[in-house]
Amino acid sequence: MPGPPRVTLDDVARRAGVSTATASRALGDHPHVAAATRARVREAAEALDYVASPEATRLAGGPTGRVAVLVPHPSRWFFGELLEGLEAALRAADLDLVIFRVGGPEERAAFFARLPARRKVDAVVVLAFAVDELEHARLASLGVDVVAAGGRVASYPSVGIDDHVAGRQAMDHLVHLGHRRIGMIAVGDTQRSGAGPSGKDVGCLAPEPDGRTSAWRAALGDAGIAPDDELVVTVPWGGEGGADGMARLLGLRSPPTAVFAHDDETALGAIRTLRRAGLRVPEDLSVIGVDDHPLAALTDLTTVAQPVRAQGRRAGELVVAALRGELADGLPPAELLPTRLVLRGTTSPPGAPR
Amino acid sequence: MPGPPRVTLDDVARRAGVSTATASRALGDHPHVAAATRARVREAAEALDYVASPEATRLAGGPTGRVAVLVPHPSRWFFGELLEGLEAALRAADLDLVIFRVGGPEERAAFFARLPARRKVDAVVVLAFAVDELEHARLASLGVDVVAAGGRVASYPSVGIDDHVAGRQAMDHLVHLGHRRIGMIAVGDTQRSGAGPSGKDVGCLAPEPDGRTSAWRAALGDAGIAPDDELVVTVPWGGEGGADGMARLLGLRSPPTAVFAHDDETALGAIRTLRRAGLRVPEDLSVIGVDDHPLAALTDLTTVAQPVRAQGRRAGELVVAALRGELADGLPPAELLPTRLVLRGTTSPPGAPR
DNA sequence: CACCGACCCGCAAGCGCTTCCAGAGTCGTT
DNA sequence: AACGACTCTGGAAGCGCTTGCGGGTCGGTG
Repeated sequence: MPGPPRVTLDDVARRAGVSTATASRALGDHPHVAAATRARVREAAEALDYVASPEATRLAGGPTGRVAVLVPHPSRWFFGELLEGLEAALRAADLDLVIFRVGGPEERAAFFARLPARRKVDAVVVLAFAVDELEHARLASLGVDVVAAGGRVASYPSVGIDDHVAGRQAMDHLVHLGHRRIGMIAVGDTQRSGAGPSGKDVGCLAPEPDGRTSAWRAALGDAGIAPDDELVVTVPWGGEGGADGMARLLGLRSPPTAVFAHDDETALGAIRTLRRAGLRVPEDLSVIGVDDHPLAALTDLTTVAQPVRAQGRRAGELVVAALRGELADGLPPAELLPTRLVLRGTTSPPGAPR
Repeated sequence: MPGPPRVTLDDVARRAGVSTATASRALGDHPHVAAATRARVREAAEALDYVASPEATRLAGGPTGRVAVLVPHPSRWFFGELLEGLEAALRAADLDLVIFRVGGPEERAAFFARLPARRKVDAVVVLAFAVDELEHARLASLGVDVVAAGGRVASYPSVGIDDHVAGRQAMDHLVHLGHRRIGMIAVGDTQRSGAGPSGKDVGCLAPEPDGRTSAWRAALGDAGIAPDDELVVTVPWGGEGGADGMARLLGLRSPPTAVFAHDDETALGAIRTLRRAGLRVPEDLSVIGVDDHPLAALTDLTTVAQPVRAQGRRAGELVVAALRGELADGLPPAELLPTRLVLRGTTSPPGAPR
C-alpha cells in the first residue's frame, strides 16, 4: 500500500519557481519573504494539495503540530464533552489531538513510566485529574507545555470551575428550602477531582477536602447548623456508587431530608435507591447534583450546571497561546468558569410536596 | 524549553562499540547480527535510557505509527465507549490515536476537503457513520487502510452489531408480552446509523430503512399484526428527540401500548414525556431501548445491550491486522458482535401492572 | 591447502524539512 | 556618485534513523 506519490516541499518549490528554502519560509509565515512570492508558493501548495510531512518537520526542528491529551475515562460524558471542546479549539489552530487513556493506576503508571508521548507532541493537556510529584517530574521531562482542564493542577495553567462555589450554590439552595439535615455523597475517585481549590501542592493524592465537600461544611456552618460528619459518605464514581451512598445514608439513625451528590450520575444512582425504597423525590427527600448532564434534564434533576465543553475549548486556547509563547510568565493562569443553579424537580422544602 | 539532552542512536552505537547501522539492526531485530553484538547494543541502549526518535524512524521509511479516528460526537456515551476500546487496542500495538471530530455536515465537508490526515496516519477508523461516494474516494486517495466501527460501511472491514437482530430482540420481547400496538421512535440522525444491513452501496444518505426499523416491521408481520406506519415517528437523536417522538405518538387517535425506542437516551426522553403526561411506566405503557447505557441501569430501563467497547477494541485489532498486511484479500470482513435483551422495569404486559 | 559461501559489520546515501550563512538586488543617505 | 543598510532568495548543512551495498572474517569443501 504505497499510497499516492507524495508531494514534497521541493515539488511545491519547483512549481512556484523558488528554492526549497524560500518555499519553507513562505509556508511558515516567516518574515523576509516577498508577498508575491509567498502568494505564489501558497498557490502552488494548494494546487498540489501539499501537506508537510510531520516527521520531517519535527526532525528538522520544527513543532510537531500535535498535542497529547491525557484522559482518564473517554466514555464518561464529562470527559467526552471536554474532549469535544478541546478538539474544536485545537483543530481551529491546525493542531492534531492524540489521545492517551490513563484510567486505572496501572495504565497511569505505564504511561508515566514509558512516556509514549515522548517527542511526539508539542504540548500536553491533562484532563481532570491530579498529578503527583513524580508524575509532574516525568511530564516536565517531556520538555513541553502542559495545561490542565476540568480541574486544577497547581503549577500548570488550567481552566475549570470553582468547586467550592458550585457546592455552595447547591447547598445554599437546599438550606434556603429549609433543610437542616443535609447529606453529601462525595466521590472518592481521585481521577475525577483536581487539586483542592487552595492546593499548593503539585497534586493531591490524599483525599484532602475537595471543594464540593468543603462547601457542604461551610454552607451548614453559615446556616448555624453543626455539620455531622456521619452525613458525608464517600463512594466510587458512578451511578452504582451513588446508589450505595444513598443506601448508607438511609441506614443512618437519623437520615437526611436532602442530599447533595457530587455529580449528576451519582445523584441519579441515589434516586434509584430512593425509588426502590419506596421513597418519593422530592416529597420525602430532595436530591441535587452537579454537571447538568444531558440526562439530568430528562430525569428532571435539579443540579448545578457547569460549562464543560467551554472548559475544553478554553484549555485548547491556552495551549495555542502557550505554543506561541504568549503565556505571561509568573503564576500560571487558572481560569474559573461560572456555574449556575438549575432548578428542576428533585428538590423541594422538607416534608412538603413541591 | 530544550528538554534534556537527547540520547541518539549514535551514542548507543558508540557505547556498544559498533556502527550506527549495526546498532539500528540490533535494536530492530534484524537478522544477520551476531547475538553477542545484539546483546551489547541492547545493554548500551538500556543503560542510556535510549528511546528512538519516532520522527526520524518514520522519516527514514517506516510507518507513522498513528491512526486517525473520525468521530461524530465524542461526548456521546456510545462514541466515548467506542473510542475507549479503540484506544486500548491501538495502544497495545504501540499506535497513537489522533482524533478528528466530524459532526455536522460542514465539519465533515471540511475534513474531507482538507484531508488533514493525509500522510499523518497509517490508517483511518470511521466511527458509526455512513460514508458517501465522494468521501469514499477521498479516503481512498489517502492510500491508507480504512476500518469502520459501530456501524457498517460496505467495502471497508467493519465491526458492529446486527441492528435488525437487535431490533427483533426488543420487538419480540414486546410482542411476547402481548402488545399488539407497538410504536417505534426512530432516529433520523444519519450520523448514528451505518449503512443498512444489506447495504451494497458505499454509503447510504437516504434514510433507507435501517435495521431497527425493519425489525419493527418484521416482528409485527411475524406476529400477524399489520404494521401501521403511523406508529413510526422519526426524530433527531437525543433525549429531547425521544420526548418529542413520544408526544407525537401520544397524540395519535389510537396510541401504542408499548414503544421501541432507537436507543436508550431516546427511550429516556420518551419516558419523561410519559411521566409528565401522568402516565405510568410500564403499567400504562412499556418502553424499551437499545444500548444498555450505564444510565439505563439507573433508571431501570429495559433494553437490548450491545458491547460497544468491544466493538472499538475489535476495530482496533482489525487496524493492527491490516497494517501488518494480515487482512485476507477479497471481501472485507464484517464482524457482528452479539446483542442481548436486558430485562428491567420499563416493560410489562399491556394494561397490567408488572 | 586454496577457494567459495555464509555471516557480520561499516560506509554512506538518503527520508523531507528547517535554518544559518552568504550573495544579489534595492533603497536611502551623506 | 558611492556606500552602508536592508530585503529577499538560494546553497547547504544537518535533524536521527534505516538500508542497500560492498568488504572483511571465518568455517567448510574439493
